[in-house]
Amino acid sequence: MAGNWAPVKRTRTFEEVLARIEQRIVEDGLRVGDRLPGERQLAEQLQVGRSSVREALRVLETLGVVSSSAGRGPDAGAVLTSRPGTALTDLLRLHLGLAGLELSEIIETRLMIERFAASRAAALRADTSALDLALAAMDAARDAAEFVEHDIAFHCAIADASGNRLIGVIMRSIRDSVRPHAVAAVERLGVGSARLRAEHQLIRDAIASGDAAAAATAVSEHLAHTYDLEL
Amino acid sequence: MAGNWAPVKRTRTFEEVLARIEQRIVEDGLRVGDRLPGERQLAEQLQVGRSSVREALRVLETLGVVSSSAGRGPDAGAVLTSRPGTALTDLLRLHLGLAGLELSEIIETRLMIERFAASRAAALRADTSALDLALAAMDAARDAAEFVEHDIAFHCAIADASGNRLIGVIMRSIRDSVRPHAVAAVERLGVGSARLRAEHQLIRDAIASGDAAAAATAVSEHLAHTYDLEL
DNA sequence: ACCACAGTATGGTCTGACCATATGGCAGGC
DNA sequence: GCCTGCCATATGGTCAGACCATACTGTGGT
Repeated sequence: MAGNWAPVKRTRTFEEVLARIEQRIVEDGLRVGDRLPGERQLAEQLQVGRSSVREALRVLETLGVVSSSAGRGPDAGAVLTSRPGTALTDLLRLHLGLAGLELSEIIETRLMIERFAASRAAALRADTSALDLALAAMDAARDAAEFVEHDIAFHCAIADASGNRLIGVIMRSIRDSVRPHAVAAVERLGVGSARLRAEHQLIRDAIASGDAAAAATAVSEHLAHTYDLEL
Repeated sequence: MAGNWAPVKRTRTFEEVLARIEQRIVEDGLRVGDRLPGERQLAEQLQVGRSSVREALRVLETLGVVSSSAGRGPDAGAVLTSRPGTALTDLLRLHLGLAGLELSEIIETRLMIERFAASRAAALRADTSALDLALAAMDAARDAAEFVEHDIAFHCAIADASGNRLIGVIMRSIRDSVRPHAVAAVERLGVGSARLRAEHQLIRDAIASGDAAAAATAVSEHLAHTYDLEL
């Protein structure tokens, strides 16, 4: 008996295709908006079946790297895009549904992100017009679902104001994946809740005044109240 | 001319299959380790072609929800898993390579996460044996690649010690996706860098002593030094 | 100029076949 | 009785070809 043998790597065809496409994207310096060769052409070039090419493209589409559409124009076919958000949303939703993750872990992660984002936004003296718009829309909302729409916009605007796009992407995905829980929370508190309104205003004012510590504190208290958890 | 028409939603067959499979998983209360029907059986039940079923399963596999393997046993076929990490790693790597995200944004996000995780680990008085093991392995490393392996283990152990699995998943994915940059940074600083060693020890000791503030500070200084950025 | 229609390139889907792999079970030898 | 080796079978992996739906492109008629 010799030593440990490395397990035989069985590489599926579509994985090889995936690597070749990725390699080609990097080598050719393709950018968002550029178009990949057609499925039939790729299959012929790589000497594989069209279905293998399709599965590779499906993976890239799932990861938000390409977007496919039929037709004939220059925008048809597989076009390079950059939509990490949709993939991340599906990722969280599925792994939340399959009991792999607890809701409390996602909420805690959101708290971490939003404290950071609010602090950074305050430190940067970020523009608060997007926040004010969302606040006004929340005031006008007639039901919980509509309220939550603008609540998500409010909190994502804070994440965007951090100046870090990855933070914004993660925040949007988290909010989209826990949307039903947010609606339930708002229905429990009441759509016109004065306390909710005051907490949002407090966060907005802290950012506008450039007080990073106050912004972080306001976010913590808002989330603790909304989801009924201790810090 | 009437008002705005909602665009016709062209739902591709495999997306419908995807929804049905997800619905079935939830309704049947399937858990990790359970097996889905075979591709041919699913195709017949849903009255679609096998290729549509395959594309749906490919999406689920990409998102780390199922794992497919051939053969005949009870573990063959599409089995439910929970590996959000691989999907997240691919997601970050591709969107980093395709110029959608800047490295600095990922590093900043890592700083946010690791400050949080170290603080929480210290507050929880987490066990530091995994950290000590990684430290010893780093001391014994002979080259930068080997060093980075254990460096990743060290920092992921901190994330795990936060008690939040999502934090651990995100940390692993970030570290895996920026591994080449970490190797370059270690080569620049030197594998046997005393300063690197001291910074790691400082983080470990702060967590062991339960000093959350000191742990966060130590993490910040470590990352600022490693990646040569200002806080 | 403009418009209508045929041509065509493209993704989306289905079918059937075959290959590769891994298990289950049976037959034969010890 | 037990082990060994081979065959049957179930499953994913791949390919080829066909057809459909879609959306642009060019052409010819008005």
